[in-house]
Amino acid sequence: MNRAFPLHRAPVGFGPAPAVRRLAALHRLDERARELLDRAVERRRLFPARREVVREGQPVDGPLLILSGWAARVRHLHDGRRQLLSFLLPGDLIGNCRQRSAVSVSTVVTLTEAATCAAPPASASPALAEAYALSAAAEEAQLLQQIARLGRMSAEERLLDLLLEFRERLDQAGLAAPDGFALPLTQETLADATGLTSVHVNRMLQQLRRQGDIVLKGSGLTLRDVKHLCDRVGRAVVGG
Amino acid sequence: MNRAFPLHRAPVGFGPAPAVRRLAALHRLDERARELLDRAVERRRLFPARREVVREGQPVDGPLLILSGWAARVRHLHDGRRQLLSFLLPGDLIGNCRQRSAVSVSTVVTLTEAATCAAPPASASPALAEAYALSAAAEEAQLLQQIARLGRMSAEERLLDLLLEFRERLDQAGLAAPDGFALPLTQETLADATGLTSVHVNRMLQQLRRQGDIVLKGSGLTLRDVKHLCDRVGRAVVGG
DNA sequence: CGTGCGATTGAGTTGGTTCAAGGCCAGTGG
DNA sequence: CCACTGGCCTTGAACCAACTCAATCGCACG
Repeated sequence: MNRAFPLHRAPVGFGPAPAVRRLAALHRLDERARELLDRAVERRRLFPARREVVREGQPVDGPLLILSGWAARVRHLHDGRRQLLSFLLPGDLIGNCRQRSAVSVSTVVTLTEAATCAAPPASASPALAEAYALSAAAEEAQLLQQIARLGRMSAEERLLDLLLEFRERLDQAGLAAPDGFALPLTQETLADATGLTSVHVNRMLQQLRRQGDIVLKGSGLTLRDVKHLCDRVGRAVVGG
Repeated sequence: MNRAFPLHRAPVGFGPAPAVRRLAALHRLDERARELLDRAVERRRLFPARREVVREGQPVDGPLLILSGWAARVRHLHDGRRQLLSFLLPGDLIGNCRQRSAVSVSTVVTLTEAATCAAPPASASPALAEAYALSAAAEEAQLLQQIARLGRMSAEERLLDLLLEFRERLDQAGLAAPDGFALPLTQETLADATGLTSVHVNRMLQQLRRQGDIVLKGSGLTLRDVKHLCDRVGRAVVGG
């Protein structure tokens, strides 16, 4: 599973860490903000894949920042069914926006091995505060899109739309090429995110491949015509 | 359509306005907070049913408070499919939590005739600020639940869970009896919320009636055994 | 007495699931 | 060096929950 140079941790061009890059993409970060981040990043905490980072209903002492790897907010139904609520990528915050509530509203699990650190307090930098606010807004937009996906899209559309969301978000962190990125998820995980079965995810991915919409090589995903694919699911073409 | 005394606007026991009652249910409101609300409520604005209150991408000048009636956040897909993202009931806020973004992230439409007013600024009262924060947290929890519903529940479960959410929320505003409430929605609207077709919503409601789970008389809904129904969908039993 | 919206019903279809059996491959231990 | 194991991906066949299409009913309203 560990290759010498995991694709999903390899910045396309080197430069600031992906998490910093993503926050800077949301709002211009001044020296102070970057310094705070650099300092916070030193106290990183590593998690193996499939580990719970925070559990629903448990107290949390402050927002966390994802530095590397993929994680997800997840909800479990009483009978074992599982639904991924949203994905957390480098530069995303866990437990942003709910200021005083000391309790997590959802469980967060890592999907790959991942690193986090405590997010520097917004109060220490206006630029950072602004980036956090925009991050919270983006997160809400993603939740709304997830609802529209699950409620009204076909299986093929759900997958396409989700992949396009990944591209857009990874691009902010400098983790995507214009037409592709590393997708270190199992089909089972994609199924839990799209409300499908892994069997059907498999068939839909095959269909997308046959149609020439995507190319999958190992964990490397290429989108063959981003603009056209965005049109197909009614999504704004962004970045890349 | 207008009866002399619409059920959904009739407080079960009289007292403070439903919106105030709901905010007070979230956090104890002091005199100052109540006074601010009373003053804001005087400048109410009325909307007929099926009217857009704010449109996605349009500027908004500040958060609104729902005083009466039902509204919903909605998303339209490019080909006309429609998905309700969340419901807005008396005491709910529109455009809370996204402090500086002057642009709405989703369209809001009234489902019944409804009244709103500008929400008094949180900065004017700590108690109010706290209530707003808890309202935002509740709203997020509802979005997450909506995702779980659409992704992993059967048609029957989706409807039951949604009805139980309505009961819990209307109860906070004093608009629900322990076992029922007025449900002024068309089956088409329920379909847009649950990701189903109106035909199937109809059949599922009939099934719930046949099973003795619910009673529907006009717009009056009775839930026959709330505790048991909550268990069936894995939902915490609250209020009532 | 129409008119129109919403609820209801029936019959046929289909998108997605379920169940079950391989296949592929990286890691492990002999 | 190879056999064995465990994840994950892939495939086939049968099934079913939910959809589509289309007609009818009921009722409030003008």
